[in-house]
Amino acid sequence: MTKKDNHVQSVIRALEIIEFLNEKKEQGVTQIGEALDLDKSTVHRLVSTLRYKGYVNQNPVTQKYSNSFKLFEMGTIEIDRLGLIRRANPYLEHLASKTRETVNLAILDGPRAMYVEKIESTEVIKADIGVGRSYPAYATSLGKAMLAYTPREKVIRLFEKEEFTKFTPDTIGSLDELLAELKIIHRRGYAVDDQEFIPGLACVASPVRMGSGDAVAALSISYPRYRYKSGGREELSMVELLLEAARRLSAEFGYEGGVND
Amino acid sequence: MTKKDNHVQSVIRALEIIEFLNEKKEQGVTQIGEALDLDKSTVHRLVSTLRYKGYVNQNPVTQKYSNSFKLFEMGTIEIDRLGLIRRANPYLEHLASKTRETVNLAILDGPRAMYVEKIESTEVIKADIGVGRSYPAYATSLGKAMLAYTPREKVIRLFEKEEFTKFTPDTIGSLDELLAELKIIHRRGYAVDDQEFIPGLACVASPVRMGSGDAVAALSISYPRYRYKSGGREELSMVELLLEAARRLSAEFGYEGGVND
DNA sequence: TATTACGTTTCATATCACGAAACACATATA
DNA sequence: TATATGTGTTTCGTGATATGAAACGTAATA
Repeated sequence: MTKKDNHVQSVIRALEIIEFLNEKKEQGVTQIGEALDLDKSTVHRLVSTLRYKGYVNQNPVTQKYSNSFKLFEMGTIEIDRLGLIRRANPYLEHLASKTRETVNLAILDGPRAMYVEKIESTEVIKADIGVGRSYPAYATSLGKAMLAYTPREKVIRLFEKEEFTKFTPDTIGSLDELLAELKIIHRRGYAVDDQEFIPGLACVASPVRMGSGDAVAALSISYPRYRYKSGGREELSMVELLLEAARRLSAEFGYEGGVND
Repeated sequence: MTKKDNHVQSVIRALEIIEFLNEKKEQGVTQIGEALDLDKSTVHRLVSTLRYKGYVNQNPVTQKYSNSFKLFEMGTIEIDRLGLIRRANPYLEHLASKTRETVNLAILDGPRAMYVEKIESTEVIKADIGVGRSYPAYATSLGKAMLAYTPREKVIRLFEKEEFTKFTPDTIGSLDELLAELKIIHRRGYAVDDQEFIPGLACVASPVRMGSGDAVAALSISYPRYRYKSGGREELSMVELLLEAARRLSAEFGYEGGVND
């Protein structure tokens, strides 16, 4: 399109149909065609190919199309690969029962932190971020924890073209600021998000590291800011629990060093 | 291929590459080409299209390709649609804490029961079936519970072409047998799987019903058979809890009738 | 240095995807 | 009841576009 890339037109169109169905739900070929500026017949041919491969279903009464659950099935297989969730679960359970707050597990997906598992707080007022969603790594404690244990050149490459959005007044606003913060996190062993992404929400996070020392994932505890004083005794004791869990889980992934590399 | 279907070749090939990467992990264009019987250059063109759309990543050092987490992201959006997991979670929590056994939530995906959420038992010996996996509905309590509240014609249509695999001696072996069992389940309000799928594993399941009376999902409790006597007092009291949870969750989905339609 | 293996790019060829138009079947409108 | 308008589907002639052999670039190996 923009350049002389030799991409396959029909494949791009097919994927755009899947993406369109993923945000709308049931859509007819005409509607899809209007949205993506394609002829009805072209849409029909592509959609019928997707149905043949099991990616979309056709509602027998409305004749409209929607995505199947194949994406979900394949997506979870992709995440399962490392056995991350399976191995992390005992630690998540432990943190959840000790702190009574929401605990999360995330991985790095390019410049974003993707939440792959959580256990919700039992409190009425609680943090709740959906599994499968991803957010800019620089704005979350999970993301910063992982970036702090990622080679500096890779961090620079990931963010040199990214915009830094100010979600709140305290959101990190530039690459330089991020790199400075990562140094602090690396020395300390955990990252803090004090209302940098969502007003009122605070988190602490620590990396899960593999043999090389780099992060494969991160664990976090998130809670409403008002419940604990920032840097207070209660918060620090949660950090203790978190560091211990992250340390033990890292050992399962072959990391043998200490917190300070 | 087999018929004179007008499916789009390049789209089929692209999807097969995604599926191939989904079961292997990192693969090079040559390997992919050998596996799918395509020329290197064709694979490269398709893979570069998939990368352009964000479905695959290229490892900068090995230059090999792997699937990104976009599938996971899209898959969870698909499942989130009904808000099923969000609404079901409190009931799952409640059942888990009362019974201390593994509790599951599944939906019907064609003729298969797909597990979309679970809470694991705290016992050392426990049932554990992975989220995102699906299994033949006739062989699981969750599947049977949903089928019992699905129009009979639809059940027949789903299974008339399916093979019935005998996973254990007690697995349902034919459509007639299945239809007879569904009648019993419908009258009773819950389904039982007594080692019909995995030797030593027992489950009870009850449907989550919507306004029409049909099932949208099902809840189950699963446990090692040896722990409770089949049909004994303990098992029946778990069934009581299960039925109550399913009844209340069904009410959230607009079902107002009783257990007997 | 030669060799091998890999991902990538090029390019002539014809296959294969394209979309206008016709079709079948609804449901709405006069 | 006849007509119009809306679906999804099928057909088919055209040429844009996906194809794969071969050449290329690069890196690791012998």
